[in-house]
Amino acid sequence: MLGTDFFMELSNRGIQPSIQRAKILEFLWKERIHPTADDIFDHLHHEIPTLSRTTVYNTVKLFTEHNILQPLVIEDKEIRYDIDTSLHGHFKCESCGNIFDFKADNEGSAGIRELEGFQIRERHIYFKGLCSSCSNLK
Amino acid sequence: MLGTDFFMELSNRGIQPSIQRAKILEFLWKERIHPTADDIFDHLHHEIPTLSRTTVYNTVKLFTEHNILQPLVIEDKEIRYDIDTSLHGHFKCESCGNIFDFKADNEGSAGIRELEGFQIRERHIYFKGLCSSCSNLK
DNA sequence: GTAATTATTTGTAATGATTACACATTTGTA
DNA sequence: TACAAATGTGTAATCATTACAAATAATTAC
Repeated sequence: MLGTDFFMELSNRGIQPSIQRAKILEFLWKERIHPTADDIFDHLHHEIPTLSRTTVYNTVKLFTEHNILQPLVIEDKEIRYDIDTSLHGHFKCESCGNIFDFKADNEGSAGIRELEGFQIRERHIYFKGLCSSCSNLK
Repeated sequence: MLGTDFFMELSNRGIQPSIQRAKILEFLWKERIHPTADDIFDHLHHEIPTLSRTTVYNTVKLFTEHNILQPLVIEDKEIRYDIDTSLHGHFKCESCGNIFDFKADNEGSAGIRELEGFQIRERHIYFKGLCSSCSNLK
């Protein structure tokens, strides 16, 4: 997905393109900040003054169904969206609120005795604490 | 914490005991079902007809501050509470909704290059999918 | 190319778990 | 027993998300 043809990219993924969808995809792709639906709205409604919050919610739902996005539930009352759908961990800094990705050695399902016979569909790993910048400020 | 003296147990943990607090602790201790605040309320308001939802919310907050409970954020719109505050994983079955504990080999903070200099305060691991019972029903 | 059909977007209203708050009740203490 | 502090209660507010119906845009059939 290089360049700026997010329209094309949507088509390729079997999604009917629209300006709203392309802009939302572009934002997610370029700024990899695990935004909430509201973050997306706040950022784009200058560019698309008619944009509706509902459209953002509809779109992230659509993208999630097409596996373009992975919803992150770390805090109650905010769903964040990660355009990297691969398995990795997330660290949320309790001070600055930023989210950092980290490689999670996926021990996988194998070896977990309690989950024998279970079908695992999603794996989530998240840590909380202070990022290094915020640690140093203390 | 054996027997039924949850009053005593609260005192030992530096919490002023009350009937409400003792009953909530008892419920959490005996039924290890990772309930929501509402689950706790639903179960106890027969026994304590005057029980208020707010009391349940206040109490789980208090218990959390005293490290008696660990809040689990797995789905948006529901905070569940686990009386086992040790590090372990949670599996939520998407069919029956039950939550299962599993041992999570804590690779710990060590070895995660991206988190060097970070202060990790909480680790959460949760999976979703179908438990073995629900898998077999298909 | 135009009309008809379908998909997408929009704005407002509803939802529902959690929190705020003010008042009532209970408990501990002098 | 009386007073002060802590705890519990019920109602109202909050706020992210969802439901829904009307408006707009895009696609298809002719």
